[in-house]
Amino acid sequence: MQTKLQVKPIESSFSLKEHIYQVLKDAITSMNIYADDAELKLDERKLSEQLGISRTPIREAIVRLEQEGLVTVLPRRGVYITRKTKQEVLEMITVWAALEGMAARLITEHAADDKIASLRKLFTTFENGQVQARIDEYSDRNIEFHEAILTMSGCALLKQIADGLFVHMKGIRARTIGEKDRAKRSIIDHLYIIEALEQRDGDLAERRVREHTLNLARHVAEHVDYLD
Amino acid sequence: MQTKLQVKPIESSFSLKEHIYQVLKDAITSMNIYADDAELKLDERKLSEQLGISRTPIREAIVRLEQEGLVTVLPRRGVYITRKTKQEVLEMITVWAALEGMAARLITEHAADDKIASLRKLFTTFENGQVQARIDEYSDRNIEFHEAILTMSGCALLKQIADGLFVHMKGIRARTIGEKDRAKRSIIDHLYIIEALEQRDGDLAERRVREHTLNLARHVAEHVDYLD
DNA sequence: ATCTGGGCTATTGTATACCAGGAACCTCGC
DNA sequence: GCGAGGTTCCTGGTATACAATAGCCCAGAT
Repeated sequence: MQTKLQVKPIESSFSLKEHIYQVLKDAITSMNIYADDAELKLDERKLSEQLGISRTPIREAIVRLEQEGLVTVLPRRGVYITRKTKQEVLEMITVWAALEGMAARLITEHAADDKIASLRKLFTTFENGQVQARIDEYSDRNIEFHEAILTMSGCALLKQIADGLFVHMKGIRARTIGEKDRAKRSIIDHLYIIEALEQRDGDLAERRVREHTLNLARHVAEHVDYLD
Repeated sequence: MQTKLQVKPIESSFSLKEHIYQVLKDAITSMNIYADDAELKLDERKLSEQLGISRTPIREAIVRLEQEGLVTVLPRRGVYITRKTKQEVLEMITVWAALEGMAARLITEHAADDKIASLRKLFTTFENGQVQARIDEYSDRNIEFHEAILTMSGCALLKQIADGLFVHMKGIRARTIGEKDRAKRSIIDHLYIIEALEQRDGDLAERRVREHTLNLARHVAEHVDYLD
């Protein structure tokens, strides 16, 4: 039994502006903003009433979201969730390819063997071609894989910037993974990437990562049509 | 004489928060924040008095600066200009190398011949080894060169992110350019990069750009000692 | 019926007042 | 002299009031 008075689970750092920023960001990134009936307008006053707080912290959150490119503020007109154009999505994927390619190169130079080996474990349960059947689980592993590449690079900034791009692509990525035989091809690519890392071949690892990511770009360019 | 009434060049978009954001950003990036006697503290109230406006737009500007990593807000303690650690600077250069390398690759795939040729003009006046004598002018050309690479890639996002990194490195870059024979080596590297672009060799161009930038990283790692 | 002008409304931009937390300092007791 | 504890002040956080402007609607003239 507790003898001390443990009041707060000490959720300090409970600052309104931070909280609201997260809430809005989650709400925006998890909704399908490309649906025709999507509600893209944010109303400061309505939000302040719903959340029971004043406009000030909401405005600060909106400023941050605007800086990240998630919303656009039209002076005296309103705040709107920004739809990305296909061109912008393709550019994000291109930058992603550059970042993750560099991450792979860094891994071949610095990472420990056992860390690289651990990447294989992510896909051991899919060896028997059960990819399509468990597409959701594979999608999670897929994300984990790419996050692991960026983290193992040892360059926090690489991961930070890539994460900043990822929030814009969550919805799009979730749609494309199930199309065609992309999942099966994807898993093969991943194994080839791991091989290159194990061989400590920086050029090869970078190229394979880059091509794997640029394949996504090509797929989006050709098959995604709900973007402007 | 004009027969139409041409009134204002309409220089609207004069919003305080935007203006102040630029003013603060310029002030921060142009000062030497690594000097021992540097004044790193920002005071909202003092700024509002000096600028003759209220705290609100200043706070919004500060939120944006915080998001960019230029300042750090310590609740109830103050707003401070963030000094970058050497590790962080090295990471920024690493990311830069990835971005500009990808930009070079894209140029070999898409750019027009005459655009690539125009890069040579930047350095024609330094052919006779007058680099060291006109180091300031060379420094400008240097920046122009790298900006041109990013712009010519046709990927606006590459340039946008690189610019975001550059604001943190303005001061550091200005110091390193004059050291040792870096300027002379730099101009040679640039000419080799242009050659690779002209040959439309994506792999080679990317590698040369990457190595050129990572050389800066090595230089900073070894010779810059005013960073933490 | 259409065009024009003003004013009404909606929405963000800005200013100001108050709140709360933390750090420095000051006092008081030892 | 020195430290514990309280007090005060400085600073950002939040709330709210007011200003400014873009868009819309309607009345009145043509």
